[in-house]
Amino acid sequence: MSTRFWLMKSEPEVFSIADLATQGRSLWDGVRNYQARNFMTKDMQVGDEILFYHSSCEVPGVAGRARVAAPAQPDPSQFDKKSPYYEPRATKDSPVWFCVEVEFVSQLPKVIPLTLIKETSSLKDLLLIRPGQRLSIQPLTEDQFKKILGLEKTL
DNA sequence: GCCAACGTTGGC
DNA sequence: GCCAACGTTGGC
Repeated sequence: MSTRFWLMKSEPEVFSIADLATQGRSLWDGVRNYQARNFMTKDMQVGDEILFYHSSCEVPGVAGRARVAAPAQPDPSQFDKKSPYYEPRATKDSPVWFCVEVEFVSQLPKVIPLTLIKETSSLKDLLLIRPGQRLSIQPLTEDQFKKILGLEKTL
């Protein structure tokens, strides 16, 4: 089975790589976009490599690494009426939203900033840096995954 | 806080 | 099924 590569965005004020380091594992709940959901339910496999991206913060960029720890399961937050992620259409028999579980791999000593990724010509095809690209889960090629992590030594 | 880009909703 | 209005994302 070939291991594959993803970039997953999170606002660090909501859930950061440090939070994942503390918890060890976490459900990647709250995804409410069909394309992102379909990546989790159809394409992700246990063991896939993840770049953990911090968005909407002082230094947006790749903050660490994680790995898919468990396949997609119904997102519990859709059943919680008090949650901002509550989904009235969802029932236990027919859930609408799903989430994989991820496990902590490492926290980078310094965030690899989006600005640096944008300056790297060999990464110009990266989905992340396409204007208006808001998808919170994006597939990466192995080459892109390695190139982004390789930027760490230039910081 | 602004705003462009994008996704979703809902009237028709 | 169209499309205008609205809400969200996320960099700056």
